[in-house]
Amino acid sequence: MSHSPLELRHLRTLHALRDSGSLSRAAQLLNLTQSALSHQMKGLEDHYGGALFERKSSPLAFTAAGQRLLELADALLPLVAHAERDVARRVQGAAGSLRIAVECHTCFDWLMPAMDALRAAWPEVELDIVSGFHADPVGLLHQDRADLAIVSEATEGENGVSFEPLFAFEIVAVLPLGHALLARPWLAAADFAGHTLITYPVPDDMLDLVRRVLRPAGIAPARRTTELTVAMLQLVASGRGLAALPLWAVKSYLDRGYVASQRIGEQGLTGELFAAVPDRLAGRPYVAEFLRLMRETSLLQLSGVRRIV
Amino acid sequence: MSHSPLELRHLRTLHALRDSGSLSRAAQLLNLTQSALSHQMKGLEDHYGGALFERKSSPLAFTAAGQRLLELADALLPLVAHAERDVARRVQGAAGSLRIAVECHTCFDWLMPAMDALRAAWPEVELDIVSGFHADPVGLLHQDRADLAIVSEATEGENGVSFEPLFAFEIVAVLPLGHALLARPWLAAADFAGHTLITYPVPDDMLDLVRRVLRPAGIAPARRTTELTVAMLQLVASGRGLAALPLWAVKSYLDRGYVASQRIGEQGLTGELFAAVPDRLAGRPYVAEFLRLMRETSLLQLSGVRRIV
DNA sequence: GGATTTGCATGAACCAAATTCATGAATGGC
DNA sequence: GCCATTCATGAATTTGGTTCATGCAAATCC
Repeated sequence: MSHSPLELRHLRTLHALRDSGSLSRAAQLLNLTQSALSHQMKGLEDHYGGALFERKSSPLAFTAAGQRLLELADALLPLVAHAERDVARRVQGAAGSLRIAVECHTCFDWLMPAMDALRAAWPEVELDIVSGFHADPVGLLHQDRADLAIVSEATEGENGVSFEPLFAFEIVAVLPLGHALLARPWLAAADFAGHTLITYPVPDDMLDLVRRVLRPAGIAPARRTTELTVAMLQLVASGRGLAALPLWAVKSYLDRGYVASQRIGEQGLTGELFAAVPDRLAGRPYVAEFLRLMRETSLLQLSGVRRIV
Repeated sequence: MSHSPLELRHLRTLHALRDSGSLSRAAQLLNLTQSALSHQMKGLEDHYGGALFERKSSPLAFTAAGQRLLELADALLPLVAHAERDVARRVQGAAGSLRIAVECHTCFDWLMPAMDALRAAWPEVELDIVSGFHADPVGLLHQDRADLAIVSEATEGENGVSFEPLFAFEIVAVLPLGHALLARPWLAAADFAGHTLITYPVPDDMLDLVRRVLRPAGIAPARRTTELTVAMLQLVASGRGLAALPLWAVKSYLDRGYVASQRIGEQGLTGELFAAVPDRLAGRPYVAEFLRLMRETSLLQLSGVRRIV
């Protein structure tokens, strides 16, 4: 097998492994496959000639050797993060700035914690949200009016912009309790006909339900818009219409029995989010760190969120 | 270019870079090519978007950013070394042992310092030299009577043993001052005919001069053997014959004008040393560390020693 | 008690990164 | 000027890390 010496990569994996308690979840944190981590850890284990953790328990338990390496990770990774900050400061003189363009209303739920975490780690990076919603967030990157855009589709081949996968999640239909459609195993496009669809006030292109389900089926239900998620749910609960929202955004309302949810399509409707980054910024340490933080906070804090495959 | 994040490999390179003062010497310390290090550092530099050191000066000077990374290396590498020791101890329970078989008399000059350094870093590893000289040191590995053998030829394809290159050096002919052969630009095999050859008391196979120069030419000069290098040089100085020794082993005597030296063959005769390691031990941290130490002490302390290409 | 789901391992295929190879340009000594 | 040394560079190559496609084992569900 591989006889590679210890690298920081291994320590980052061990760290994620403890945070998440399982190989597959750790893989999502690191934006790798479970297989990759299995191989990687096996490589490290037969580099040292012994096991680093027990896989038979959940959350998995580290051996003495594994714990020692975790100690090392705990000691090293903060030093590395700190040094990278210092290096960046010395190389580029002044602080960098990171203007973020967001097209998705619900994103603030996880974006704010991620931004807070970045502020803590990189105080000198000036963080901003480009105010207002824009039809073409990627365009803002080209005009140098933003440095990073959160988008729901990776339009590959864009000239100077690359798309970094953030996470995937299920979009569910939200219905009032006891609604007739809840009897179905799942909802087809046709089931939305005749109901009012409650959405955020954004172009159709930005609504996954419209773009990927209703429009292909030629269905255009009545619409009603509002800015706030709570307001949407209130309208649904009072029987004024249906909504389609990320599962994690409505999870707490579902648990409290305020509204009900239903799968869209036989396999469910999966939404995805990407960060669009101009090449001039790609790989900048604080940008890489922010990508990591966005993945981490969303995967750890939102329910039913998974890695984009 | 490559946008790989910082890894320990980079820190090890920076460390070697400071120790040696130049890319090419650092490459030898790490057993890599100069080109590899040039690419590696370029990669790191455009990861951070700025230079890490000035290449125009000797020894090369680090920029502020480079110095900060060196600080990081200084903080991290000892922690890593220490942790690896602990892990090895926890994994294999008791201490490891390292029994070294040596076929070359002069090797003790650099082997002892390397062993001392390993003892300092891995106190619990039991270090031994397998006493006496053996016709087939690699055989000792198979019989599990030794864990590592220093040999002058890498006989690839050996079943369970791999050969790690240590270093290369020039073997020169040693002659009394004012000897007639010193007038030649270099010595051919025929020039040894009619002279007594003074060697260590070992089989012909282990003498590079015999194996690679004299025997192919069908020349078998008279022989006289002795155990000690000084004794050999004394015999040479007093006109009893010629010897062939590593340049670094006789360098101090040459500098003091005690004997003279002459190149063997038009291109000189290059000797090489390898460490033969059984697969069961390959990659063990303390073995890897010992390989590193042997390369380091020899390259830094012996003159005219270079990496095996 | 099947049946389904979840988590990990494994080997092959694939792909990217790291290294080497071959070479050229620049520098410093003699 | 010429030789030796050092580093950079681009292409070829090797290495090894990741993914893909599976299988298996253990837990969870009707």
